[in-house]
Amino acid sequence: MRRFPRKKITSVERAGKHLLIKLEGKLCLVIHLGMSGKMLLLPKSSPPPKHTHLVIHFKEFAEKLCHNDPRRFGYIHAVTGDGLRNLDCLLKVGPDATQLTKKRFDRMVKAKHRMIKPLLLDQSFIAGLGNIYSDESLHKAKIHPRRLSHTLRSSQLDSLRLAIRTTLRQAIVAGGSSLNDETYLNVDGELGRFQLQLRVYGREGERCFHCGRTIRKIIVSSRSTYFCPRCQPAQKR
DNA sequence: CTGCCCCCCTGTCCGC
DNA sequence: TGCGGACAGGGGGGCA
Repeated sequence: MRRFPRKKITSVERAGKHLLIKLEGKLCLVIHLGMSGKMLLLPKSSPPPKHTHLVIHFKEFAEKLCHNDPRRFGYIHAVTGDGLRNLDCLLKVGPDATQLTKKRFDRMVKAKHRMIKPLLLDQSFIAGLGNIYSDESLHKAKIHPRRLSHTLRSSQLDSLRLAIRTTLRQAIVAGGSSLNDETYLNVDGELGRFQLQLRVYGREGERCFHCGRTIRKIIVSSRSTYFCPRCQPAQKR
């Protein structure tokens, strides 16, 4: 990793699942946390934890910011000048999941002939949704994860769009989802609380809070997928 | 275009 | 107590 000494951070932004730390002089760090990545503020004096790949030192704070990622599925790009606008991983970022308009979402989804869950996970289609929040959104909207996108009615698409927005908003308020292995921690090293509100994700064999039916787990496009067979029935054919 | 399979990597958990 | 296998919040690539 190159060194960018004595640069002031001018802004911190987000593009889908990418974190953008912009520095003076058209420098930018583009960070993706992958599955196990964390950004942790730690005391200057403490040794960086195992699997720390980048440390940002601050002149005026008592902490340093450590990027930690045991599985190394994440990455960091350091770009200069026009590099940011040409960065391949950013060019592929679709419209943000929290900013979807009814008109556009309808048009986008109906134009595809794909199962809805993998479509929601496709970051070039919609940016920001991962496995947990896709399942939660589909349950909230009462849509089966294998439902084909072009067969969804407009009313269902509106339910889904709002379910996505609500799910993400609630998850953010709750500080994110820290599952059993506590891989997710916020920048202060604290656990999230949204795992306590999950309605389907990770609840195989437990009862649906809405109808009481047993939550099932299936594999959809090689991702674990949780849903309620009664609330989210498969499409009749 | 879409789905399916494999890969990347480390840590944890479960059954034997 | 050890050991092998399955699995995990993501994403990319090859192939049918």
